[in-house]
Amino acid sequence: MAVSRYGEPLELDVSGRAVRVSSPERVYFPEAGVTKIDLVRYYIAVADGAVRALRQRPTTLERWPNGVVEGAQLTQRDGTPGDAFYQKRVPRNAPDYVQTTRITFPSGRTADEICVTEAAVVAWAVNLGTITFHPWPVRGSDVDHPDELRIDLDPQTGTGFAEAVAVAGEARALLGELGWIGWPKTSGGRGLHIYVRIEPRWTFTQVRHAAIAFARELERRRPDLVTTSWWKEERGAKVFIDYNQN
DNA sequence: GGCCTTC
DNA sequence: GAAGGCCAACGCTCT
DNA sequence: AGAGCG
Ligand SMILES: [Mn+2]
Ligand SMILES: [Mn+2]
Repeated sequence: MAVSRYGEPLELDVSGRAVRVSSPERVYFPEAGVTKIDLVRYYIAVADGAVRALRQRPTTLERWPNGVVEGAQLTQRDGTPGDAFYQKRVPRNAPDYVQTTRITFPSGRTADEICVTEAAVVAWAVNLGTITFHPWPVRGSDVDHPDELRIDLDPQTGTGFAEAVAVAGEARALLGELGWIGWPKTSGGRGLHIYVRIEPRWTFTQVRHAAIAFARELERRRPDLVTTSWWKEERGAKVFIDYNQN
């Protein structure tokens, strides 16, 4: 009876790829009454945008295969087991349309990471319980040189989307002074990302340094609105610019 | 969630 | 067929 | 090195 409780597996046609969905009736978001198949169909509905954000980027999966239910938590950094986890390496036996890219970490370790190329890859990952995709700021063709500088605006307690938008306005002014173009998108429940397309010409370290400088300048201009303090305790009710995202 | 082993 | 075990991330920052 | 953070 283990299978029928969550429904029999389905097979969806996603742009010509057959994608299996197990436990389609399993409730992933109890409060909203959203099931796993609902989530898969949602991601297929927004696949154009999702694939545009992920295309050819090595991508870490954030998987919640038991759903985002009361009490569920991510596996802790210290190894305390949880219900959810990040996954960098492509699982064995992934379908042949799932491309991978070999990443070398600063430590020298390597990983074959999922490289999203089409909607079916998104649907396949969601079937694994993926709720959130975390793309690297690089493309598979050059994994050592970011093609994107990211300005990550994280509203802290006491602030929200409106404050993030206000900081984005400040960022826009500074971007304009530099002759750069920023592309905003929502991120998480109330945050924003601003992506700046760059030539894949600089190292991670160089891009991070640019992002830090940018963030510190915004903090200098609007200390009432912006913080770049790494320590939560020192941030206050401001928008944290997380330069470490780069 | 998927795979493997064991009962 | 059912049930249980195991696996599924990484690095940077600051003191 | 160890704790704190994404
Ligand atoms: Mn963020
Ligand atoms: Mn962040």
